[in-house]
Amino acid sequence: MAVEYKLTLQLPKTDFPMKADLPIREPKLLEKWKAEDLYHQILERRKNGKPFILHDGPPFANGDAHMGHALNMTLKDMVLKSKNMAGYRVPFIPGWDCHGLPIEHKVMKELGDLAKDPVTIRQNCEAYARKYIEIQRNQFERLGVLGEWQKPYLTMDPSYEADVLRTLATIVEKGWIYQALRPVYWSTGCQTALAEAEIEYSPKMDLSVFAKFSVLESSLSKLGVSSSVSILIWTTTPWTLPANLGVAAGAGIAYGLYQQNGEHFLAATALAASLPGFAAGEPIQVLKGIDLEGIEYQHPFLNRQGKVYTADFVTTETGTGFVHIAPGHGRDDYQLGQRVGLQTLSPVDDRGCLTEECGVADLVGKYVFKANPMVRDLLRNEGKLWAEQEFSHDYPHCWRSKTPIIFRSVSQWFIDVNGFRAEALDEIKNVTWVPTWGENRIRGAVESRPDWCISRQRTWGVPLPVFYDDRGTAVLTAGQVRQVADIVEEKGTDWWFKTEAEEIAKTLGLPAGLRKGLDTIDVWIDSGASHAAVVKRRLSFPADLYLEGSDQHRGWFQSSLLTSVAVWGTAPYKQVLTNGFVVDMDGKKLSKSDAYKKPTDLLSFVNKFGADILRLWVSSQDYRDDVPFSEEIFTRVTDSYRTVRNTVRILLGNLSGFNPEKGVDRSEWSEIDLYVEAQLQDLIRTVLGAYESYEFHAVYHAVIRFCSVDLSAFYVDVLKDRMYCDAVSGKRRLAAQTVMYRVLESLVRIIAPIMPYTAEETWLMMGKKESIHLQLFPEAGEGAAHYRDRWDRLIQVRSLVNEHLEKARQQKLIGKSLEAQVTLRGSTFQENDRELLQEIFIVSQVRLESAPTLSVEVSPAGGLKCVRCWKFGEENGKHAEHPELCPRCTEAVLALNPDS
RNA sequence: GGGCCUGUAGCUCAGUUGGUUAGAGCAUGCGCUUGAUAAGCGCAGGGUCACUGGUUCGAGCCCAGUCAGGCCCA
Repeated sequence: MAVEYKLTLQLPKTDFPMKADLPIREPKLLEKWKAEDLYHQILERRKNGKPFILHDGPPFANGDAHMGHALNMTLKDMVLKSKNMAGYRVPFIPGWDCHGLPIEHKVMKELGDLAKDPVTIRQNCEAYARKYIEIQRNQFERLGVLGEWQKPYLTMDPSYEADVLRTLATIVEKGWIYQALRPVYWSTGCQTALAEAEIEYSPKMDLSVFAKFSVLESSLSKLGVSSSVSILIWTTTPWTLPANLGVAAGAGIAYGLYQQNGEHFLAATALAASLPGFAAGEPIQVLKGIDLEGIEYQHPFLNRQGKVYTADFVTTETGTGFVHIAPGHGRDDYQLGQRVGLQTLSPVDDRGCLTEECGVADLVGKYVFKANPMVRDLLRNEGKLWAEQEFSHDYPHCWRSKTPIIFRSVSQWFIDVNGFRAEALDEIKNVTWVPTWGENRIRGAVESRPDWCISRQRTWGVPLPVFYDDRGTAVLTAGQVRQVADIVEEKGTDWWFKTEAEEIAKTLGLPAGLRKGLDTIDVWIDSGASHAAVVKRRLSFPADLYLEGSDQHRGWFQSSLLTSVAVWGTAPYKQVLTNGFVVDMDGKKLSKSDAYKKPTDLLSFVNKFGADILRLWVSSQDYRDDVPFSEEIFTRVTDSYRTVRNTVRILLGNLSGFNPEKGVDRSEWSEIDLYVEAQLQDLIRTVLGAYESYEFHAVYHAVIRFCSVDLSAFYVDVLKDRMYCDAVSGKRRLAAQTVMYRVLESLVRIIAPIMPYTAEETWLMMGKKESIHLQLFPEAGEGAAHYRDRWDRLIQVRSLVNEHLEKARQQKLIGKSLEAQVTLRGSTFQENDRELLQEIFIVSQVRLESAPTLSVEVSPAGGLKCVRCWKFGEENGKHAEHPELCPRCTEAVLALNPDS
């Protein structure tokens, strides 16, 4: 009998599967979106909307997308999708950074000795970049990111390169470009400058010397001695001594004046005793480095005088406490030289051989490492050699030719940042930085940055279109750069590399006999100029938002700001949002983590969990800080996903057979319906606000809480009786369906930016014809504030009743709550609240009694159990034909079979 | 070494201008249900608010220092 009655129930029914199978289901939806060209459909739908421009920072076209990319790209897409649903027109043009050393490096390794011709190298680099663009494009699309994937911007597109050159032209025009000598790592084997990434350290034997620099007589008085004194210096690169232009001492370091074998010499007190051949004992006098400043000395073998300067890079770890300064051959040396106005002397040619400028005829043409013993001999002959030592150290070598590298000055091009630094700092104030400390960060970077070295002795990049005459004088004008830009726009930058200098010069109307420069432009100019090549050309300037990792304050945010201020006089963005880095559970970066030795690539996680899980993970985190990543966190997120999915599923199940057009008017809703609908409005308000301020984790928490607390544990649970047992088209049941439909419609829209696939799956399951992503967010109506007092009391008393039901359950007095009768004493509720209370307690009977204090009593429900709805009641079983049913179920069953 | 930032239950997050016994969801444990069932419901346990010191009648919140971690420099 009971089995038959079960068939008269309206149990939830849906084809929406409990098991998500995201790795299988998502690709099918993605195919559908692509086939429908959903992205352009959305743009068309929003064509009258206010534009919102999120400008994509180009990732480097190298390697697979990893969790860091996943974090950033997902955040971008959540911004895009939420802005779209808020009614904005949101074009998105993804981009890639294509030029640069890492790719050139990889290609050179693959090519080996074939890597001679620039054009060959460049073609291989391009192929390499295109390969990874294709890979990353598929990986990003798989995340559910919608955008102009078929027409992304590539920094190697000729049109892009042309705009990089035009940006440069404007800076040339404003006079903010200059050329200067600066020391760089130089491979004598490859005859090229190297970047740090191209250097390998390996052990090398070298000759080090201790040399005596005689203090000039004019300076002796400073030391308070009359006889001759030498400053002792130690160097591991004797060949740089011909380029010596000064000596550095540490301002706070103590130096002793010692006497040995009738000679006076100066050395740091902390090091003197460890000097080879030291036998002087205690110093005659001790001076601070600061007191030695300005002392002049005679170069040991050249007719040249130098001075002592103080510098903070001097230490007393090794040597003598004095550092010989050759501004053309060391970074510290160069900076000191710049500070005190020394020449950048670098008497070494491309092959690493000393030039005439070195001032010693015998050394000219000698390879620097061969010159070391010769310099030692020179010192000895001049009586300036204190000691020599063979020693082994880790020394930088060229990754390719394996020859030891040297520091050598070559001519480089710089942007004079001081020309517009103040303007840039002003513009920083006009930008909204999220989090706010980003402003300090970039201000610090812009304030402290030296002039921008934009030339690279590389091949894979945009050429610096400069010419040199036979005296080495540079020819670089804005007009010439613009002409090159126009040609490059048509022919690409290979043109510069494969065309003879003479022909280019002729084309540009320059005189004959010029040599073309072979430097490329720093890739930070490439990507930094995207405001010109992309935002201005294809979007709308300035962009509303840039969103990248916090390392970009010194990187792309800065290069974009500087080039934009230099060219347009304004910042390229209105707002800048940053995300932290992906770290492991202990807060350590993944590369240092024990748990994640290997890079965690995006696709393996998407294929294992699904894009929506990955995205839900992103949304669950406060990305402004570092974002922890672990299996456990993913498991937790998967649990949350199930909460949402099952909630959606039960709503769909309860809506089986519901026609939304035949919903019930609000005036007929029950108090519970009204309350839940009002809770929904509160949720919508909270969520829209959170999206507005990009606080996706607030959306996540609000949605999960709503699903599990308001819907699953309350509304859906309480309404089971109504949904399953009431007559199919009873008013109460239809009212509930009306509310559930509205809740679901809103809920799906709200989660769509975070879980685009699951939202779409649900939306289509609701019978909707067009994509969820074409929809707008729901508008927040009146919330639950006006129910607040009453419902606070209802929820509170429900919780109290649950405690007592649990106690009764532990005492085996009842099993499920419908087996109970609840007596509520001393509450403020009235007789006409009884039915509501019984419903929300999910019990069979509620009795209200007055009493001075609030108390709850639970007892087994009285009367017969209705076999259909399982509720107990004294009125049950009164109907002759249905002696096991309650009156309500009798009515419901009779309504099904009017004939019987 | 310097600049910027972070540290609240196992996990993810709340925590108003300092003000009762620091909250939520998930996870865990125990029970119920078997009409959301590879589901659902209830109850319970769980925190030295990184640490130390200070200001205050009162500090998770303000100040100083320490430790741990991150990004960027050197």
